[in-house]
Amino acid sequence: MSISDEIKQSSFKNEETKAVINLIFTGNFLVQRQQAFIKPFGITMQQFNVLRILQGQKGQAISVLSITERMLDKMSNASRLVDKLFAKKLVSRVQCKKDRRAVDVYILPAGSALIAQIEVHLDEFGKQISQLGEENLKQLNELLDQFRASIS
Amino acid sequence: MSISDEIKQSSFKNEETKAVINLIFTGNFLVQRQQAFIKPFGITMQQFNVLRILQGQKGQAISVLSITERMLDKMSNASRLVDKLFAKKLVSRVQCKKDRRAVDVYILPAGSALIAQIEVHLDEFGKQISQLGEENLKQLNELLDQFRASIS
DNA sequence: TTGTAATTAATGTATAAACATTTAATTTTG
DNA sequence: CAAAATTAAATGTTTATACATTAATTACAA
Repeated sequence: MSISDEIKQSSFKNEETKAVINLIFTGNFLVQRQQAFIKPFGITMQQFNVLRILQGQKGQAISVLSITERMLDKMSNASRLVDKLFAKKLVSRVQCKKDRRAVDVYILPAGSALIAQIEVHLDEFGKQISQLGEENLKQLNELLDQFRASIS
Repeated sequence: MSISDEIKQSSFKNEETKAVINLIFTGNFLVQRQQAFIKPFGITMQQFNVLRILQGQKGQAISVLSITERMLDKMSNASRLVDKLFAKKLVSRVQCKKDRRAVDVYILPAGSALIAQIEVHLDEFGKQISQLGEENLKQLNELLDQFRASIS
């Protein structure tokens, strides 16, 4: 389904406007799909992303600020997200010894287990996308990077 | 800046995962940029989108449900968004005579004026993107449509 | 027709986001 | 060194979002 049909808009002012709308729409679409996958596991998309970031640290600690830098949505509050994960006993949190302002966050085994469980499901999701073909995907990734570069 | 650098993630599991993350990140990026543009005018991104939809009707009425169908984020509550725009006297709202369940929404001159004002600014935004070139943008739009199609 | 289902919009409500402010610790500067 | 500036995280608060439910109207089927 083309973006025109998706939002029932027959024409766009120009190709740039169409691309902007198409990108926002596709991003929303993906967020919603992933949320539907993740929700049954009792965490939100954002919490899952934080968990993934921690998982990527392979046991090493990472500060709340570093988490923010790695997040897809920089505006959301990493401190509160960590708080939610802490309440669910998926991460642990200790004051950093080198810099007592900072807080070291670790993923707990329960968190790793949850990630693993969710990623099996997300892989199914990924397999659908791979129908698009490696070359197309690479091209898409390149265009997206160029696209942002043309703006920043 | 590549997506790897943006979120400080050196490698991705595969090209599909990278594309998904890149798309969500780019969508967020655009929403935030546009929000920064629009906010000084006293409305939110979502409210602006509803106004644009109404503007696209060229004076004709449109129901709340039809607005929802045309929105980028179907999950948000068109009824409440219309309410906000109504409070700002940018739209008017009357019960539909043919179907008294439905509500006809129109854009008011003040709403059209606001849209026009904002779009001048957004055009500047578009011009930056157009550096990417017509062909690249078309290719991007096509890939996005194919991408969603591979999932739905 | 008449009761049942479906549709349209509004509302209720719990949670999350956005953004500013605060608190504590560290760094810099005079 | 002490005061000012900066940084890291947490918190306060207003508004928005997600989702369920409700209320009113219309469509449909027995």
